[in-house]
Amino acid sequence: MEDKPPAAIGENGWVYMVLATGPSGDGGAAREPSFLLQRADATGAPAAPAAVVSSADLPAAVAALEEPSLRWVWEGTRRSYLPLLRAGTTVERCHDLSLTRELLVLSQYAADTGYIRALRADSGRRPAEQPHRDDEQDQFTLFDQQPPSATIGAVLQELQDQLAAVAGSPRRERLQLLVAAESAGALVAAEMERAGLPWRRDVHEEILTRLLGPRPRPGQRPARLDSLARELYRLLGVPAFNPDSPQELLRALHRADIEVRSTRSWELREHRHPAIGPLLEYKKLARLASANGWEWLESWAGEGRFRTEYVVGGVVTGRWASRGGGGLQIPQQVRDAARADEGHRLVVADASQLEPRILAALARDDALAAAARGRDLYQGIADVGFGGDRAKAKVAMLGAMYGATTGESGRLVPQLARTYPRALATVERAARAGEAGEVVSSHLGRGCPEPSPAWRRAQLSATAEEQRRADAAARSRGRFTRNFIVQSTAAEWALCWLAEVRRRLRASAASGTFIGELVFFLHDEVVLHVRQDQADAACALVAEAAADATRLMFGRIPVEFPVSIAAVDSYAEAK
DNA sequence: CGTGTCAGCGCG
DNA sequence: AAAGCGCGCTGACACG
Repeated sequence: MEDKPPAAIGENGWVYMVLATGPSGDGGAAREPSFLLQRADATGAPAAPAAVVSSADLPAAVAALEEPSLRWVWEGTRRSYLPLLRAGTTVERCHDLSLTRELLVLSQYAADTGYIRALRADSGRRPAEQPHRDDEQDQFTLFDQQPPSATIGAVLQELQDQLAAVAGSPRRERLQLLVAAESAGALVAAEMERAGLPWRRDVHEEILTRLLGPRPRPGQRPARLDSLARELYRLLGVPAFNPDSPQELLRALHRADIEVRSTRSWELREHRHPAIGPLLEYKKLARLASANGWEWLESWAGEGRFRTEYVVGGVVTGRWASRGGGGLQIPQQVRDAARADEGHRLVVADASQLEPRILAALARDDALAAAARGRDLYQGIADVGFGGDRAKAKVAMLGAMYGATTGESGRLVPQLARTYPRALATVERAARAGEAGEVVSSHLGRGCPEPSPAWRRAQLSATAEEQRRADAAARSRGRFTRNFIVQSTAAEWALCWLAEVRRRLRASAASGTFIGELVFFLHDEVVLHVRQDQADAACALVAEAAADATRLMFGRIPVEFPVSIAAVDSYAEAK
């Protein structure tokens, strides 16, 4: 069944080059740190004497050793690779020890080795997260990212242990691909952080001024918000209050006989009162001013590029998180400020309805695959079972993947189950497993976390009230695991896509045609900044990479994963 | 004074 | 139209 061609980013036969901190570390010495470069074979066994290189010489040494069949091995990609990038050195592939460790500790596909058992025993005792160090360090200390005690021997040993845990896996191909894709993603993340999303300060400022008025003095409310606030006082018939305070706002609404339980926009929208319109506008604009206003612009995008730190594997499902600037939450309101440079274009591509297509592939649901054959999966579903009502079909599908139980969404799910029993059975099975305290897995073997000891204890509780709460917690975990199998596999598809886009961009550059670079990634969407005369080539490349991702993940299956691709000047023009 | 939590809302 | 998954960030607010 799995007659896949060799997995381009997950295949065998690599040699490794370990980059570790050198022997200088005697603790706080003022000496320039040095580094060890140790070649190792496909099992991680050392294959040559280690070379010692100074920090200043490292980028050149890495560039000189780089070759197509080599994976660079380091503890953390961002810390090791960003300084190399700043020096103009890139590498084709790597093996990120830290990311691989996090994958293996939760993966049901990892071989049952001593290393894996020790990791799991340790993760029970380990505090959840090491505190994040703000890096205002210089280049030298940025290189110095290994744990102080990690000798080259220990790093080599862990590499061997990780490779053995993958090689001995009952699903070796899948796990290999997952490990390779995760590390490839880490390279992309560092490169995108360095590149940044092209950002026009003047365009952003024009948007802010148009919507909010001129930039206010620090601590002052923008003019437009100020006038909306005064209008609210008048319409609600209450003296001045702070609309930014949920408590004060709630009290003001109640005094005007608007009986809301919260100040959420969706609840406000259900009421008819002259103040509701201006209040919703106030909330929208206040959000813009605080989250993506002038201060945000100066802090994160002032120099012509928006830069955020991507946290690879930062979400349990394998999605990326971000740190700084709300990197993955750029609102539509300001996306027009993301503009291609002169002589360039942005190529914006997103995978259409990725998650339901992933579900079709996971469940081998031929009926759902058939509905997915067209460009618009939801319309395909609607035409079969929902009288052509696309909105209903979409709500039903999302409800099935999220575990909706009430409302219209919950009501429509059974209708979906009649047409796509295999797909629904797949998410139901994941939900039941989660409720029972079991773990579930993505297609390539990313495991979801175990329930906490407190969760397990609560399931055995005695009193009726405790039992009720435990049942609610069980259902909550069921919704999590139900969604996990879909979201995590979708994240894997996107990671393979991203890695293939990068591989093709590099191959093209190596053969003399520089097309452009990846500059942004958002779960199921990529943005490239490309030379204007290469825009068509870039679009084709992105489409081919999507086909590669599907083949890498699932081999030959009847499910299509179309991507919509546009070459534009402004990010706002796309979709 | 700083730190942690909550409400709310942005993104997928 | 509804409130089901995953995140990060802000201002308000409570607390030490």
